[in-house]
Amino acid sequence: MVESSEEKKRISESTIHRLSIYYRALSLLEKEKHETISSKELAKREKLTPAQVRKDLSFFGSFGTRGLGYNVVELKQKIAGILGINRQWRVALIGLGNIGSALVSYKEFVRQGFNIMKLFDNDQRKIGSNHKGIIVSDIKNLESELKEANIEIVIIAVPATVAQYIVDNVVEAGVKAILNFAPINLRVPPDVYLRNENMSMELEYLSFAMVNNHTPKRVKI
Amino acid sequence: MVESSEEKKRISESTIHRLSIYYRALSLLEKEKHETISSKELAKREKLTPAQVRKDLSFFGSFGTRGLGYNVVELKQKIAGILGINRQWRVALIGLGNIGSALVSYKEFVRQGFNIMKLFDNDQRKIGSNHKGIIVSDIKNLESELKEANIEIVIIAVPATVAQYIVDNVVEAGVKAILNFAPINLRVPPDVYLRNENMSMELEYLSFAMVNNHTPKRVKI
DNA sequence: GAATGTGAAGGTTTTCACAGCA
DNA sequence: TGCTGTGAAAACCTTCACATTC
Repeated sequence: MVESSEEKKRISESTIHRLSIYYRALSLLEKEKHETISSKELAKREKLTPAQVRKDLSFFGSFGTRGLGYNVVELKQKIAGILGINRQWRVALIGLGNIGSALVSYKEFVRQGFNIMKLFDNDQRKIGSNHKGIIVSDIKNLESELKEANIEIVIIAVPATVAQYIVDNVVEAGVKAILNFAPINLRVPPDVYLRNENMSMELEYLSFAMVNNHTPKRVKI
Repeated sequence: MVESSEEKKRISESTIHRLSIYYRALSLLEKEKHETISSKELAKREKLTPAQVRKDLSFFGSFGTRGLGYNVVELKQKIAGILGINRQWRVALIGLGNIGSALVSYKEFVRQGFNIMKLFDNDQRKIGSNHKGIIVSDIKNLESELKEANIEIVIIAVPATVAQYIVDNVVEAGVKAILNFAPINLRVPPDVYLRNENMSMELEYLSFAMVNNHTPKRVKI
């Protein structure tokens, strides 16, 4: 059987993460009133190589002008389109402990179109209270309220011990994308996207680097 | 000039991150009273491959027993040693906004030996107040107090606009490891380790995955 | 002249597959 | 027999270098 005519290309996680980086850099450049930017300059700003920048972008099209570079506003919009952040996403956050409470007020999310519409907790003192304009819902009503509010992305900020149970319910409600802050490896069906945010990991990397005298990509052992 | 007799091996970032994952898995296994674990089982738990687990560990030594697997407690301790989390680290946190405040109470840090000893802010209402047993210091005294307290790692949780200025001071104080939560690319000298924690990035990945119907490592474009 | 877009080369990381050991 | 440890192969990612375009 022949592959369909739709082009298939492997896009690496690294490329996607760098697109996020380019997007942020371009936002800054826009504020600084730069009209165009070359791959060389952009690379320098973000400690990458010009070839890397051009290659990453080339997976998705030809956005530049030879001899000139990339139009800042235009490229920013193109990347927003690729990343899917040129639209609004309906997000729910579960767990209003330390991390959860901080995330409700995290302006970077809203700025990129990730709008927290629903909050859930199991603590009676929190349920019904108003957090940044959102009334906290009882976790007992999770499934029905997620469906009702058409939530597309769920952020998990509950203790590791209950995270799997909560996630099972979230999946049951038909949500296809989960960002997990609990330090545990969650099981989800193959059609659900799951990403983990592990804040200790980067500290452990620093610790490793210091103990081992790590020079990037090379270590004495 | 001949390379010194000390073995040099390239250890990838991915390997180090996976060591963090193994460590967490082993902590859980220890609680569950498992005495030994095979690379196969460990890989299955963390959605990796057995060969990957064995290769990662092999960079640092031979910790297993053929036919049997790895001793859970022993391997956990070995990895702690490799990552440098078999000791206590003296950490300072700068910026007591939403994120900073959440991190002060983040138990996962303490559990791994990252002890927040100092807090800094520029808000007069916060300076002098008590956060989880720590008196908040004035950012004005940053350099002297970092030195005085022998801080080894600094966590930056200030707005992006002032982050570079703060980091320059942190570097000046002789700190060699920085974990940055501000969404900006910071400049540090080559002998200072800097890691970034960008919480929007994973949401952007989810967004990308949904918009592009991304199947791991392969995307239709 | 300046900078993109891109095959090809070069490196790095992962997986394979099997010898070797408990 | 069961599972580790590891060279070798395969897959993947980054960099090079240059033809191409403005």
